[in-house]
Amino acid sequence: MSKKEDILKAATLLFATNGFKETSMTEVATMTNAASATIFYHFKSKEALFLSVLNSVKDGIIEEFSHYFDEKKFSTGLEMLEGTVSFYLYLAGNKAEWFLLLHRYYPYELAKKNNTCRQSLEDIYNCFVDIFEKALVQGQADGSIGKLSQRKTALLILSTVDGMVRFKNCNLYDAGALYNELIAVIRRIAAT
Amino acid sequence: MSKKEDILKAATLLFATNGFKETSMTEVATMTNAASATIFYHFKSKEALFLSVLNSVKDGIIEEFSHYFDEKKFSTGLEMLEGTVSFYLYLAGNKAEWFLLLHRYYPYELAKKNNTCRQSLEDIYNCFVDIFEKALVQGQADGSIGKLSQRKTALLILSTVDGMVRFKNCNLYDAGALYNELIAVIRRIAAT
DNA sequence: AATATAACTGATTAATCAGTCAGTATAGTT
DNA sequence: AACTATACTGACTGATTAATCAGTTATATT
Repeated sequence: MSKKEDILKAATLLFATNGFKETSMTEVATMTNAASATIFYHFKSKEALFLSVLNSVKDGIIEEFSHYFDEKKFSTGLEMLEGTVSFYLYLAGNKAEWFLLLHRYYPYELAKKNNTCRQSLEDIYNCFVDIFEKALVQGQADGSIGKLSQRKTALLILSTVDGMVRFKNCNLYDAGALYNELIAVIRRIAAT
Repeated sequence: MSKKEDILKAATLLFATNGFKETSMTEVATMTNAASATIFYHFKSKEALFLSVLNSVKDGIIEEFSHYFDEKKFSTGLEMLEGTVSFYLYLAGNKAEWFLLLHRYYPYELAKKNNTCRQSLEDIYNCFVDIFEKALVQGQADGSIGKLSQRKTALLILSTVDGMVRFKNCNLYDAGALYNELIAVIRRIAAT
């Protein structure tokens, strides 16, 4: 792995676990056994480093979901919906840094004044909502899911699942302990 | 209003809109027409100021919900559930600073090492979950809500509503535009 | 009016941090 | 070997920041 990739990885972890302002370029440098000037050689500013981090997280998320749906095939829309929820929770555990980063406020603040940031965030959330929506559309077509507003319900399901992950990341409640009830709620929402 | 209250109010707004690290004591001082040393006279440190802010937010939230349920009476648990959801959304708009503060990561980070902080957050979230739970219990008793795990479903409903508010605060999606679908989803979850 | 307590402030300090720059090491090409 | 481009670094700077403290002003109390 190149030094630049090293820096990106370390920065992802530090921005996710400590926050943007709370992470110093010196910390990133120390973690990668580099001089702090090296970071500025590869990334023109701290903000630019953050944008690269967010972009790589975006790529990672899209790739992970893409792989999952390449391998897995579902016979009904409801099955796909439940599978997506499960995979979302799995990913939130397996790639905790990504979701920690997305559950901080900084990215959304930066998005207000930076279009690259805005675009990365939109790509990420569209990826999520699109998949939930697709499951709902398929489910309505095959009769496994009842009549409801597809896009908006997709958003609400994302809101529920993501809210649970946030609760877990904030040490408020354990997402795992709620898994069965979450699936039960999803089935009630999808009920015909 | 006393200067100390002035400072608390200004700090609430600044911590909520800009974050803890991103807010300087000088800013708080400027906003309240005081010298920065005055802030340190009333609050022994920046962290102590934050703890006071969080505690006052806790008091505010508990008082607001207490008032609402004093005035409003519900004939069924389902009505109470819908009323609570509506009031939560109303409050998130009317006291946006409170929810912005709670949607930042800093409070939960501080809670890891500070028990006062932990306690305030627990009080706030217990207040939310308790009310949703009470509505579910009542609804099951009066037959307006189906059989489900009360505490865990209460948590999931909070997760959905709070997730929506967070999406709005992050400028991702508009909570208002989802109101009708949210109520529809709540009814599906509560269905007998 | 005298005294005491609380509220407030200007000036300062020590530390931290993003970013710069002049220069060195490394690797690839001819 | 000479040349070039890329990768990397140590030393520095200017700005910002939380916190301190000695001292001043305002408010009550006697």
